[in-house]
Amino acid sequence: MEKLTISKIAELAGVGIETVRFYQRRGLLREPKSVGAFRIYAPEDAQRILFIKRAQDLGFTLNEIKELLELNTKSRVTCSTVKLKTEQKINEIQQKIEDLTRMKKSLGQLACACDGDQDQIREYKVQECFEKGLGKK
Amino acid sequence: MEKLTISKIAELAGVGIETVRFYQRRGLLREPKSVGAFRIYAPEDAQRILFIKRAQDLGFTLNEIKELLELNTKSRVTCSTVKLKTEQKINEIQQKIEDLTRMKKSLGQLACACDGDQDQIREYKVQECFEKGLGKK
DNA sequence: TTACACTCCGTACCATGGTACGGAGTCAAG
DNA sequence: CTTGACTCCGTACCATGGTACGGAGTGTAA
Repeated sequence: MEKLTISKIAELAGVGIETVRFYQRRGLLREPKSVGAFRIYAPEDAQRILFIKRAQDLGFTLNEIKELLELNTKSRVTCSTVKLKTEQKINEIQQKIEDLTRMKKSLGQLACACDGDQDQIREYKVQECFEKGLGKK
Repeated sequence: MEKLTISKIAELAGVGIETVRFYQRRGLLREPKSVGAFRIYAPEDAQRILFIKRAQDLGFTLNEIKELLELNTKSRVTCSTVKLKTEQKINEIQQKIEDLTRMKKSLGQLACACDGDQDQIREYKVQECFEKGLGKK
């Protein structure tokens, strides 16, 4: 089996070499076993980077992702701790979903208001539209 | 009626004075009518700032918000342009909602896996859990 | 008129999440 | 044993979204 150098792992994960080094500095990747002076990775490291990227897409910050990953490795963490953290995050996500749903509805109204009178100068006020949809938030 | 200075408008909108100046530099607020050397605002400017904040909460960047606000003021924009931009944004939002929903489901599974064996050392792998939920994305 | 609060502006700084640079070391093939 | 690709590291830089600073001007009230 071939040795995974930093450029190989970066390619596998679809990120830049500098990004791998950056994640390592930030403590998101384990210190790789180095042979001589060079980093050598395991295939799981690519999975880990892909995981980071996915979590990021969903609005987690690198610090939050680090915490999530530490739930995996800190084996003395109890179930109730994991449950608590997880439920906090679920609530945050739920809130975001609700906000986005409201926003989508508002934008939908805006789009509809443009139907019919094609290529007419519109009078609909985007701002008012958003305000209707976003309510008291 | 009282003159709205920068500190008054900032207070009304719940932001700092520096933020008002910053938004103005970024072109998100109109240049206020200045009396002498000082900026004087209208109450609508506070509404505009509140709008910016709400849109930001929903994941719009300042540049995107600027575009949205320009839909209001560029009166020569046609309906079809507004409709197109709006629908693009709706699709983005829908995608985000779906991602977040998947993520929430995954986290829900993680929370459930912790039920029952309170204060036991957990073995559930956060990362695997996420991967199950996030699928091919 | 002087004192004090407020405002002006440019510029610098902060965190986040990278990206780029450049000189030095390493490794493998020829 | 040299060459060339790759890697090392620290450091600097980028965009985004602010926040802070400091010297100078202004506006008002005693």
